[in-house]
Amino acid sequence: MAAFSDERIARILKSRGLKVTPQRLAVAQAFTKLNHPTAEEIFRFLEKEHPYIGLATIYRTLKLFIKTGLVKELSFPNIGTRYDINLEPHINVVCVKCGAIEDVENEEINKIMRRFANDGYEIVGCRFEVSIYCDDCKARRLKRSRRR
Amino acid sequence: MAAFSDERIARILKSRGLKVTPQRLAVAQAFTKLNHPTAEEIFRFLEKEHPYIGLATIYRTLKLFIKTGLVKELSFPNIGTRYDINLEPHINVVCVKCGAIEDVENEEINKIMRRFANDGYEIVGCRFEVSIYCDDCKARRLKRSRRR
DNA sequence: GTTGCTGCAAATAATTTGCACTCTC
DNA sequence: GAGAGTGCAAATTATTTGCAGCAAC
Repeated sequence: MAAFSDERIARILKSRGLKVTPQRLAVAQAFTKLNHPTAEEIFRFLEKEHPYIGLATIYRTLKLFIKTGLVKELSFPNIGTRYDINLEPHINVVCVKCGAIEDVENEEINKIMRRFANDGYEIVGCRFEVSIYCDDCKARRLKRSRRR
Repeated sequence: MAAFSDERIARILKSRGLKVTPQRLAVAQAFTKLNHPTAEEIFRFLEKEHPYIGLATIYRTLKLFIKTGLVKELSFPNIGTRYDINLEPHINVVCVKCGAIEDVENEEINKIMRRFANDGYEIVGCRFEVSIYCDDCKARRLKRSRRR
């Protein structure tokens, strides 16, 4: 998984005149361990080592990271809002049941983005996603239907 | 724009043992006039001719339509949750400023979906999206920056 | 006639904001 | 030391739910 080093985050924040705080570094570090987490997941993850961080700060920091171009926000029905540090165009394979997300590289996606850029669009971001039932949830569903 | 005839909606609802109500037909009809609307937009649109419909019913009907496979739900940061009647794989070109959404057909997308199907995924849905500033918002932004 | 459907209002969930205090620069 | 950043609690927004009455089949 891609990761944020404290040095990199500090450099980026400073270069924008923003302050480097333990909270901001902690949120960045959370992405090293968590996969497409929700704000709540980051909060619970950081509670252990940084019990002082408030949920509001997590939200504020995430908004800041989005504006700074460090993460991107993915809103979903049912499984909430997730944050992604993979900014390269890629496909999110999302299990609609459990919310597990897997990143898949894809050459077609790159082709599409190149075409849009050539067409003169002012591109701000992109999101490509295929919703599925993951193997685990498929198995669980099968078991449940047998039980009836 | 694709549309829902009363007959088609009635047929689908009946075939699933669901009741055909004026509210459900009205929500379906709203999609004939509105482009990727929010629940609120549908509500305000229907107020004129169907002042009796409650917002809760709009939400319930939309959830029902999603389950029935008539529409799909697209959650966005900033511009809220939109509902789309175009279920074919396509690209949503979304203005991050004003929320205008344009559908674009794309052959690469079809290729991607075929590949996933061949790979044995149990596909539930998909979503492909390029975020941009639309021409109107670009122009407005330019004017504002000149004003400074 | 029986249920499912609806409207309304209240409940819930997710996110944002105001404010006093704290820490980075 | 100044001002940005934070924690907490309250506010806001979007959506869901309980319940009594109404309407589709």
